[in-house]
Amino acid sequence: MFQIDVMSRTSVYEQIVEQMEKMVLSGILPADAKIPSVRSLSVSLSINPNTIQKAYTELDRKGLIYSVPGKGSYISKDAEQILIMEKRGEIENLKVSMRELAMAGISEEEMLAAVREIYEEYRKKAVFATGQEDQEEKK
Amino acid sequence: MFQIDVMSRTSVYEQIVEQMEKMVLSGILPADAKIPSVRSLSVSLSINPNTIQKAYTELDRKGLIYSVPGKGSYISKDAEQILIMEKRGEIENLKVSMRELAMAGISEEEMLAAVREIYEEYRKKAVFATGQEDQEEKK
Amino acid sequence: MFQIDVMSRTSVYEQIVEQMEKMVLSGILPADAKIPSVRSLSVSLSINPNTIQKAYTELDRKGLIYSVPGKGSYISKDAEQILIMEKRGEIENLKVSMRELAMAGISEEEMLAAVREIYEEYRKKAVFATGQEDQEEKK
Amino acid sequence: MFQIDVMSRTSVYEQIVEQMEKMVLSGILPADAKIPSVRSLSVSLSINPNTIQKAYTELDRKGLIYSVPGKGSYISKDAEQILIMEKRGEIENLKVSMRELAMAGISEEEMLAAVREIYEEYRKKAVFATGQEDQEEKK
DNA sequence: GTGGTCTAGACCACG
DNA sequence: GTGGTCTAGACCACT
Repeated sequence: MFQIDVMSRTSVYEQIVEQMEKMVLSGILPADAKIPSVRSLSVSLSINPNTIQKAYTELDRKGLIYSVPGKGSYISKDAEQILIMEKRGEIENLKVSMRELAMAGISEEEMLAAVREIYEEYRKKAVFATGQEDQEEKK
Repeated sequence: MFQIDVMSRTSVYEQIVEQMEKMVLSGILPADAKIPSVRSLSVSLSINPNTIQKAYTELDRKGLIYSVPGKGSYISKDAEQILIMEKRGEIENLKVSMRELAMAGISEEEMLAAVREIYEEYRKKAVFATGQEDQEEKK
Repeated sequence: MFQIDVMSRTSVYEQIVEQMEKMVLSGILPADAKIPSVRSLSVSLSINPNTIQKAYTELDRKGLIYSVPGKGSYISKDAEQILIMEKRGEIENLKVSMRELAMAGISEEEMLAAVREIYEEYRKKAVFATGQEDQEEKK
Repeated sequence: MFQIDVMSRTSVYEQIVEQMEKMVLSGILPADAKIPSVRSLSVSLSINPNTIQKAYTELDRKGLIYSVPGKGSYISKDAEQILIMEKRGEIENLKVSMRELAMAGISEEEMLAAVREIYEEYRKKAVFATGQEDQEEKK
């Protein structure tokens, strides 16, 4: 479920946070879905429970999950919406990166091609998600 | 010359490296240009000399500057080319970011508009740089 | 009858205790009133019987309810008096909170207005309770 | 400097956070004041460094302090303002407590007297703070 | 020396 | 079993 690289420059707990966020955005983890317990994830990833706890605390703080002591942790109702808002604000970061690449001589055509490639690739994946959207309608 | 933010999450020495790289790419620092000595930069930024030294060591390691003992440090001949190659490799990072934004519902039109905006803005600035280098004509 | 929020930071059994206490103070549950059995409350709130039991044990310990084996649980005679005493002791806690707000620049006028607002609002509600008890006249 | 009660129901790291907040609101810790290092506070309070770290992380997250790795931690510029806003929002919590006390038979006169007592006591303390406000003017 | 992260092992209250 | 907190001890990058 999670792919952790302990040698990465980004810390382990951040990797967990990021991957959980991706699962929410991709629809793998819908609202109120139960996520693995701190202990179970700890053993399955061979990572100390405290590190998992730190990741979950961060996710809770951001309002993406809610943890019920004695019961477990769950995806919050507006987790997806929060992430969408957050990502929308990150367009500015993207622009900063693009400016640097422009300065390094990457042409506009090259950049536009990259964008189109991404969305082409994304549209193909979206076909699989269609079935999930039907599940949404049932609720 | 340098703008250092000690409260930033990126370390001070990395900020120096990044800003030096930007000056090279933007043509402010051409090949063989003399850069400030460790000592003078240390006092003008009120930053520990060890931190400046670490930045210069990193720049040297990447082949962007060379030091002449007793004289000072200078931008190396291939500095610009090295950075261009490095940035070219960073297109992949950009794509990763774009995929995340696509997943968060940012439309292709919005993304393409952002790219065009960057280059429009860049072309205006490039007018000033024309005298220094003909990078713009190569495209 | 009870409103339980599993996402709340206060534990489920504490929420039950608090709401039961409020019902006693507001006169909804007078002395010797029968309260729901552990089992029935468990199913109606879909909460683990152990949790309900814990709440009832706590209420019993404080002398607010008494249980007749084989019959059920009832509000004790001194329940209201016990709670009044307990709340009276909590004035000190309130003062601590008020000191913090004073330190944060909340003016005396603002605070006095809040108090008056509370009692104004309370007097209106008290009209409905008049038939049940003459608590209001005692003041 | 800090008074920690390990037997308290509120966790150690929260006690540190709360007391730090009080010191900011009372003017003991002005903007940019250096606060004790994680390690030094750890030894002076005989509390594990991780616990102190957790408190500092929380304070950083709230924007009350900023931590510079390798240098130390400092009170942020708008720490006081953030706390004032936070406390202002807590008036509602106070009202909830007051409603409970009203329900328990605490009279309006008693409550108003408590408020006046708090502010009387607060005005006396304010005399000492006057000298500190003069220091503010120098900046 | 400083903040930040991680592991290992333990305890608690809660369900 | 669950989440939450704490201790003890360690490593890392940075100043």
